[in-house]
Amino acid sequence: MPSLRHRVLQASDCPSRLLLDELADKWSVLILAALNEGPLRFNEIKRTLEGITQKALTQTLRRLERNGIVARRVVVASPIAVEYSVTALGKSLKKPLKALYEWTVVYLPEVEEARQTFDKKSVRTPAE
Amino acid sequence: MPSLRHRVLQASDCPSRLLLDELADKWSVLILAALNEGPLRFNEIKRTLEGITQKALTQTLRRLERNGIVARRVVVASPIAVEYSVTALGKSLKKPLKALYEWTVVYLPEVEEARQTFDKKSVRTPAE
DNA sequence: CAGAATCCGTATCGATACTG
DNA sequence: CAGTATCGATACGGATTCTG
Repeated sequence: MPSLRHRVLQASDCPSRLLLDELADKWSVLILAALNEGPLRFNEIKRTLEGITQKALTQTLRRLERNGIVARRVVVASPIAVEYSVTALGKSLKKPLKALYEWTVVYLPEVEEARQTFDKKSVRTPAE
Repeated sequence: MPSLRHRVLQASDCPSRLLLDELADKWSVLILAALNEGPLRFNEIKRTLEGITQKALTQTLRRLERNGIVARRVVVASPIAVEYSVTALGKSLKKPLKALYEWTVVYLPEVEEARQTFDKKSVRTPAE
């Protein structure tokens, strides 16, 4: 009889786990931060993030939209304008995401110390 | 003059962001959950997670160890045994990680509803 | 048992070109 | 402006083999 601990989390097809993967990725957090203070248009987000490609931005926005985290609103004009904003659901995500981010800020010094200790143990020929 | 909002988060080379990426990935969360109730040996973790490959497990454990999240202890015996445990630093990470996970559990129904709405809008030829 | 090393297919990504 | 489509590089994951 297998000892089962944390059965829910274990399953790699656990819906919550899969959702976590879709929201905790690199750009999602940044986009949410950018939209935090108010709606932005596509290229405004792109300029704000500086480093994201148009492709990655489109993909991430689509995924966030699909999950109900951001809303997409087309402003009919010429040229066309598309405005993105954080939904109520998206706003509820802000607190836990922020908590996690703040952990990294607080504990980064400890982590960096651990890294130095670890890297020193890795023997390495100094000169090539 | 560029409007700068969230300057810290924006930079893709922000150390905290980079750390977040290393900790919020698929297997790290699962491994931490597995080690939550006590130390486990390499193959015990592997069996608990069921689905992870030896390569991925090794890589993830190394990264967690390097960041000071888990500790690796070699038990000299024959055959050799290696025990992994969560460090104090790693335990401090538990709360924010759990908060995030619980968000997904609570709001998953809303997310799934949003997905259905979104997917319905995607026009698609029914029969190929 | 706990890995290291290797091979290989694929998913992902950036850059580029094109469109309503 | 806000995308879509395409292509080549490459990073990544899985399966396999080997070892102290």
